[in-house]
Amino acid sequence: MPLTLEEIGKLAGVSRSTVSRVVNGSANVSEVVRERVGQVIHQTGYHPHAAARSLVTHRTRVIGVVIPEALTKLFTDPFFPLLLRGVTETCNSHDYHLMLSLFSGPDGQFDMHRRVIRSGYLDGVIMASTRLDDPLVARLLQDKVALVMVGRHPDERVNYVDTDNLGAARMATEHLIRLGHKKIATLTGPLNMLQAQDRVAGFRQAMDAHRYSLPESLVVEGDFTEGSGYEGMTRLLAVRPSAVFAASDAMAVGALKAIRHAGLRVPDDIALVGFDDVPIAEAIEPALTTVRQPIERLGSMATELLLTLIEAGSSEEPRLVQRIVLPAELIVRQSCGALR
Amino acid sequence: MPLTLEEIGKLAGVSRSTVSRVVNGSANVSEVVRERVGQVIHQTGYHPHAAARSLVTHRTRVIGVVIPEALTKLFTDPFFPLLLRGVTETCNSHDYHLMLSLFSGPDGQFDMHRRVIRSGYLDGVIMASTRLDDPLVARLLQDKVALVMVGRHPDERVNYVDTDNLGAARMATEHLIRLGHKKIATLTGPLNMLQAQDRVAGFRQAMDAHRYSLPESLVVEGDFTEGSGYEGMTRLLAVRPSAVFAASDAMAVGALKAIRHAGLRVPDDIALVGFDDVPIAEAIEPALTTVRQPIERLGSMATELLLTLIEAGSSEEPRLVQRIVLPAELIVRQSCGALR
DNA sequence: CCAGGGCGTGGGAGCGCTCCCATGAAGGAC
DNA sequence: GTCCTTCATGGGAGCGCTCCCACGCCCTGG
Repeated sequence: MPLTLEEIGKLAGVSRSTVSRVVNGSANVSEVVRERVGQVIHQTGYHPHAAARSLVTHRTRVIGVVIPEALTKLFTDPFFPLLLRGVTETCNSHDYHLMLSLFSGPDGQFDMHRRVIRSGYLDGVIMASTRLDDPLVARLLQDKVALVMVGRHPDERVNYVDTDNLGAARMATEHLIRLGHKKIATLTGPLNMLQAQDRVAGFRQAMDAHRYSLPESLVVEGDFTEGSGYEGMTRLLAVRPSAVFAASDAMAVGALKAIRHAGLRVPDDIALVGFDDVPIAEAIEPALTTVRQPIERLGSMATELLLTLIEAGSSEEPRLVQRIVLPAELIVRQSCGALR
Repeated sequence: MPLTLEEIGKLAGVSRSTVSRVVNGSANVSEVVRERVGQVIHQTGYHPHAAARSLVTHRTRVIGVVIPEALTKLFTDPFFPLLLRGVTETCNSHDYHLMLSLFSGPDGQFDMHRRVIRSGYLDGVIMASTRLDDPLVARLLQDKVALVMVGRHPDERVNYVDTDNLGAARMATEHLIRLGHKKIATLTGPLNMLQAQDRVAGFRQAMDAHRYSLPESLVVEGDFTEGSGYEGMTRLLAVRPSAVFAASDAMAVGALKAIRHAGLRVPDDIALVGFDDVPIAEAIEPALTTVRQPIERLGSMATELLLTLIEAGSSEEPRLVQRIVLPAELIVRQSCGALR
């Protein structure tokens, strides 16, 4: 049933080699033959066998997307689907395919490394939601696998694409400053995550730039979850800030609940800004002012970059390391008090 | 750099064939040799080349997940990530890999069919979120590709795994009946979708079983979106039902807004039940009573089924068509008025 | 003592493709 | 007319693996 080059050749009255030339669009095929072979290919619905091809080309036209820790967190916000959408779109248009690897534990990763990378399944890898100390990064780097990360990484050999978390946090904070708030607090993410660090850094930059004093009581660490937002806000209520920048929407929702339970109102008593723009941000009352990341673009740019690396792979070693940082967007709704 | 069987053989002082036997765990290898070869394999980190292997075995150990219409809808609810989680978990434990294909248009599908199926990339395919009339289904069936669908399909040759939408809708409706509601309405999904049909059918069954009269004014068609929920509810307000079963959480949220704008309260004036249990359901006020599908299990069972089909594939033709229907769960919160 | 049957092992063939070189026909320059 | 180039085409080799058969060893039974 599955046809081979040889059979197509027989049908078209030419050799295997000539059919191969037509399939791969190489020059040096007469117009007549090209036409004839093309017809046969079209009629039979022939398509070259991928495995046979990659056995000799050492290319699979498949890239991997690796999400090391498939935690629950990931699955309640639209980050992951949007990222994949960006990746697949670029893959589709470049005739590449996407292999998805999700892991719940570190043991799975080790397997993955052997099974997938070493077995030559993939031409390159995109890693997202990676923890700083993930050992897989080092291993991939060592194996010289084409690699692009989504979210920045300190290793200087790593190509990455990231949102400008710092700039976005500064922008959100400045928005609150511009609204006249004097005492602004922040609920941060877990500070062992680069993202979280960047967001506090942006917050601090804005505060510094406007010569706001920033006692440490106004910076409370959480872990991006609603629960930690509730708790953190409860602690912040002791110092009564007039505005709060939460490093995730989930934390902002938690903060909102804490504020309400204290008998206060958002935005009248305390203004609130979140980060992520998950669907909930728009659904709650008051709708949450927040920061929207260009997630889909992150995915497509990472892919674009990866494909460039792959295609340049055959050239000499010292290829340039690329880092792309995309701006985020402030979505102004009710919770900051700017509207109305 | 990448090692071959031959090289491992040389290092271990045996032939290519023997190494292959060790790798594939076949019998008829002496304990001594097995041990020695195993050591070499472990030390070198050797892994067989996937393409070479599948060139001869005609197996890739890769399955495809195809989502034909990567619409925005899909990306605002956690269906898709949860499904993938179920699929990958099963894939991981069976040493299979997952190739993901998302399409935004029908033209992409045609490509996909040729590029992916015919080129022998995949051993089998899982399709989800498929429209009834999707031409890809017919084509896959015709090509005798191992296929499992998530969500039922009328074609009698199709293996599928589905949630018991009918039973779940009946359960949700009966919950409202048990709470003493006499005039219960429903906001349906688009009736050209099987899911939506099943949910109305369940609603009708419950109403019939309790000999409730059901004038057509109590059944309003929507399209699963919040907007259509708002509109539909606005129309329903004319007949003033005491409870509403919405076929999606998004529609329930829309209905909630419409009810509020009419100056009425949930659940006091009108009780509300949704479907899906998206994160928003829990975040809104009052928290939404809704139906939770076993999405992750759907994914893992579909995969399990697919792998069975693949592994049985070599046997004779008339393989049994399998259909698995999993029950859903009613999550009781505030919006139905049962609590408190 | 030798025939016969395991069992462990080695090596040829071939999967479907690409790459490279050989071949032959056509064409241009002298 | 001859020689050399150019270009279209064919076919061998080999990618790394699995499958199959052949080979030699040892053990058993008559």
